[in-house]
Amino acid sequence: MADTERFLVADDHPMVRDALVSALGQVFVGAQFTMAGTLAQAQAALDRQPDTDAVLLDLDMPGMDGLTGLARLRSEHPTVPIIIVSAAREAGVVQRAYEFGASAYIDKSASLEEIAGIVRAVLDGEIFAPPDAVAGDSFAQRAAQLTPQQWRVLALMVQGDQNKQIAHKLGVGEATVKAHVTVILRKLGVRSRTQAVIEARGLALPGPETLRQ
Amino acid sequence: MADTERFLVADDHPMVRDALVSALGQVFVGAQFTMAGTLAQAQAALDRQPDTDAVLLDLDMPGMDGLTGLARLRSEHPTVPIIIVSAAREAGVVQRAYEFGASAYIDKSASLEEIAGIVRAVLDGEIFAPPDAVAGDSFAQRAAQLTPQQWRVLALMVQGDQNKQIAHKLGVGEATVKAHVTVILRKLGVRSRTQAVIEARGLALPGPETLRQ
DNA sequence: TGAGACCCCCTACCTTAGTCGAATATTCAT
DNA sequence: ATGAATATTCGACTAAGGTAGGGGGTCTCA
Repeated sequence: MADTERFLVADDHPMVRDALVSALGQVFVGAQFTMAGTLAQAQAALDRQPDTDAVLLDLDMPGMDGLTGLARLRSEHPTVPIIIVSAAREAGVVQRAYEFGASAYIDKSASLEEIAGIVRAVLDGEIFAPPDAVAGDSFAQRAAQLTPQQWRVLALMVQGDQNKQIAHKLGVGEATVKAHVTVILRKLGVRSRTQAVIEARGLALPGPETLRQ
Repeated sequence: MADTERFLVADDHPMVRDALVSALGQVFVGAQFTMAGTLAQAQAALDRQPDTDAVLLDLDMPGMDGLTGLARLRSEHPTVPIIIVSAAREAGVVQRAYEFGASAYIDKSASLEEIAGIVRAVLDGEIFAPPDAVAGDSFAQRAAQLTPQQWRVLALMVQGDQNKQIAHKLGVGEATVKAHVTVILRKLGVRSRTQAVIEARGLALPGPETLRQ
């Protein structure tokens, strides 16, 4: 199977799809490409051709629901390497993508040469477990250490309530709320209420950015 | 001004950027193109060439924070038409983009011919105010009253910076930042920094849920 | 019965956030 | 150019956020 590679390119943007195909076509001469614009199409394509060599998968595709789609593809076709192509630069997303079994992660801002190189490496079996990746300190992990009461406080913080209002709603003193907030900030590894709220809301919505500094 | 159009193409993906430029280059022969990969670069380019005919702006670019970046560009260069090029399909985003002064909205899945046609229409002044059925006091409407400096402050607030850091980054005193924050809170109709950040981030991520447990 | 974890409450103190009034630039229409 | 309106800036003051340390109550597990 030297020069008959079979790729599945799953991305809902025709521009991106064509660019990826043309880039890979120059490196992998004679390769076969299948297109998919939705998760359903990608699944159907894999069902038809289970011997696909690699999938280039966009995370922001209809039906994906973030990383959920990746997990579903993996569970039904565990042997096919999946290469994530995404615009998200967020470290958490990358890490979780690996946790869900992605073989590589390509930023959309990468050059076409880089992309081809990564794909080649995956086909050669070079990239599997990323160097560090696993078991880092994700926000979700840190947040799991909160006690029930601290979760309630955080939930109200996220709604924009201030300590006095939180104290009233929970039926405790404001000093108590402050104590909880202090612990929450420490457990989350942030330095202000605003940062805690930003990260907590980012948990629900796998949005574009996070940034610390 | 027949054949000397000046475009600013702001997108962090080289692939998309090149595709846009080559598409427009065939229709607008002899046009000048400036590239930008970040919001800061786009702003610098507009500062250098305020007579740019149109900006093609990607919403998912570093430093944009969703629609925040659009609002900042508009507030500093109100006369330059901005054409949004985005992958987001949500209707809410499109509408708010218009509320913030975008001249047109192009989905990335549009064909290159469509794109060129829309750009042509904008240059001809055909597309300006979309059926500006603004009505109710949306957050976007309130936010549009912010001055350029206030936008800069808000953008840093949204990243979790505190007043001291904002002051340093903008090269002003902390007291000044506090004064700006006060005005921002009043214009936005909120009572605390946290609430302002929550609403401003809702601009970027129009997600439905909030995950409570 | 003790050790440990969670929760609640408090005082005292420091840091950050936010308000008010006012002075100095900048913009803009006339 | 000139006066009005607004932006930007700042210092001083008040309010809220956050920390350190202590005390006490409940529950669980060994």
